Amino acid sequence: MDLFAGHGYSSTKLDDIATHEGITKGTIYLYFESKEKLFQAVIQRIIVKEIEKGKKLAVEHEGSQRDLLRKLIHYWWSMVGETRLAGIPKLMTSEASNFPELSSFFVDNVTCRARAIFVEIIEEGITNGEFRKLDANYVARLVLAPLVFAVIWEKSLSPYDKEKNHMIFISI
Amino acid sequence: MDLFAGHGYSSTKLDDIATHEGITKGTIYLYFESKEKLFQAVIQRIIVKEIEKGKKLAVEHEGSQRDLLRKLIHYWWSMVGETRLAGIPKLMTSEASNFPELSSFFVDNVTCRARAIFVEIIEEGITNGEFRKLDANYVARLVLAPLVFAVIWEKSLSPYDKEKNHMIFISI
Amino acid sequence: MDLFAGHGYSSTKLDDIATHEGITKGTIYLYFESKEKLFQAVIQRIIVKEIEKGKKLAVEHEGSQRDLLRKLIHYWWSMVGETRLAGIPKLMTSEASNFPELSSFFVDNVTCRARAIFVEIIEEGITNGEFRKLDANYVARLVLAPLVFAVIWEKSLSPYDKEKNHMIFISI
Amino acid sequence: MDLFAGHGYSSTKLDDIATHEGITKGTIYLYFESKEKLFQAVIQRIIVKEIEKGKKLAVEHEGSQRDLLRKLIHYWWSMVGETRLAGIPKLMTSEASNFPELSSFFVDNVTCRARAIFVEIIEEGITNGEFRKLDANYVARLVLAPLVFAVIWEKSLSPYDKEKNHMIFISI
DNA sequence: TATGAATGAGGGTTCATTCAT
DNA sequence: TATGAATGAACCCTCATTCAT
Repeated sequence: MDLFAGHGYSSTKLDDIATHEGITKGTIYLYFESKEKLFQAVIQRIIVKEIEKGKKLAVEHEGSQRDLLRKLIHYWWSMVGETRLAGIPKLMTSEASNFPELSSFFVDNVTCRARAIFVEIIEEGITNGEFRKLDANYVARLVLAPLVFAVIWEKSLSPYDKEKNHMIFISI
Repeated sequence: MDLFAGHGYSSTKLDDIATHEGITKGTIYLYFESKEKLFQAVIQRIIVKEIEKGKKLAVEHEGSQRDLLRKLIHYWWSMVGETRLAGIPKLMTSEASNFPELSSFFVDNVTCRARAIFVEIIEEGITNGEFRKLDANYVARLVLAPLVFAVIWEKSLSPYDKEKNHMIFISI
Repeated sequence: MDLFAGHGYSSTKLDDIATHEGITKGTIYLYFESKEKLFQAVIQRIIVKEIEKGKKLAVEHEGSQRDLLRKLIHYWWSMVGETRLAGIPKLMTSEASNFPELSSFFVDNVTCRARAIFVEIIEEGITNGEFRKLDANYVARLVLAPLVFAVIWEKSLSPYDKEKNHMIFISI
Repeated sequence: MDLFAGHGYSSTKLDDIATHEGITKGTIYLYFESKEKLFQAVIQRIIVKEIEKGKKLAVEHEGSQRDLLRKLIHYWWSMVGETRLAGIPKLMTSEASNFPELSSFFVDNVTCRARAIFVEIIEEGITNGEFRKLDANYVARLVLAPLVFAVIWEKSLSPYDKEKNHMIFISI
């Protein structure tokens, strides 16, 4: 995934992957039937693994929704933004139209699911009067956008940006 | 640009481009010396043209900074989000690491310049007491992130998203 | 011919030729039906013109055959070795197998004809006792070889030769 | 080498080479990184191998310099003229200007070295009174020219020459 | 007569994929 | 299970050739 995230799908050669893993190109075909399937597997395995973890942590909270929201944002960052998962959003947005099935899978299982968690928290907060009444879906998107965007930016144009005041959310 | 934005740089064949333009592959080389230069030209020509327009409109405002901010956000959308420029952010983030020079040019001339406009407005608003005191850079990024992100999303994973409640900013 | 002699047949582009002549590619096709025909014409026109000249000068000699031989060698050099014709031998040997017809023409009309002149002189010299009895054909070839070779060498590997003691025949 | 010598560098297609060797085009790139490098390798491998052989044989002579010279000429022919090496002189003169580095290498390591051997013999012969006093360098060139020329001719225009009295040196 | 925009076949090169070992 | 030599389709690019003007 490091390679795919670093150079994009087509720029990543099977030779590079093999070298990177200390094996030969032929060996890859013992485990994956094509580069495309390999790419899908790379994404799916990582995602599936991590999503399980995420769900657990999202439920056992006590205290205000405001705290939970804050906690979850930090959690998202520590789980995605600062790990090797950080490369995935850029990768998925870049290759979306070349991998329709994978994209559908990703949107359904990652994007929507993550958003749902935030929506629920916000709605709960509205119900109990903590938050003022807003469309929870919009708010969830507004909260997530800077996070996801920060990660995409970091893995793409940020290296060429001389004004280095990123990580905006840390101060939230 | 539609083709590059749609499939990415390497997945876009010169044959496709030629067909799309109703010419043949060879003809492209009468005007661009390589696929890479063509790509750069695609980006730069559009940008340069539009940036000129942008600068003019950003200055002649009377009234509150709050109104100006609101106006500019809508303006950004009408100028970028709803036009053919919408494909550029996705394109640039996708191909950034494959085109270092172009990326530098883009960050310097587009990203930073646009952000600077917002920073100035926010600082003016802080000075005259309209806004509370915050780091204007962070705020500018927080304002722009959802806009840019919306456009990237629209051109990538959005088509696979069944929950169609985008365009979050319209209600601002 | 300068271009063909300088870079070889395939390395010489019609574009280069056009530029060199101050016209455009299309114009060439008003006068020659293909690159191949153009090449043949280039060779043939120059040759035909010069061969006429050669023949005249070879006949009006008075004095010893030895002097004539010496004179002709110098003449060959002043006519071929030091003029733009110098590029032709290299060109013809390089492209021989790609232009069978032209090669036949060249051998028949240039090589053999030139050799015949030398053969005749040598045979005359043998008859009148000036030269000792040898196969005139071999001698003619032995005389011409260094001349032609000098010219081929000059237009090919000589520029890379640090030992610059060429022009061997001058001292003859 | 047969193919390069026969049709010249650019006229020789990698497809032809592959077919000739009973492999496919792609396979060539497992062993040579480009057509150019392949060409260089073709020349260099043959040369380097043969030059080693040549050096040994040139030293152990007893008897007159005249005999040695004669012997060496015959040796040159049996080593170059009648073997696969025969194609190299034509190839090198044809492609010289397209391969500057290779040409320098060739001149330094083959041409000059071979000439040096002849120069030495001739100078020795002059010293011991066998030969009359002449510039040894010119003589060496005069001796070698017909040899090299014969080989170039044989591989180029000779097939189109109806007067088949070549091999002039055999009678020396 | 001359142009120059356009063509398209064919070249060198890359690389995902295969398969005998 | 693992290799790595070999493949061949497909890419970018070149350039001789054409043709409307």
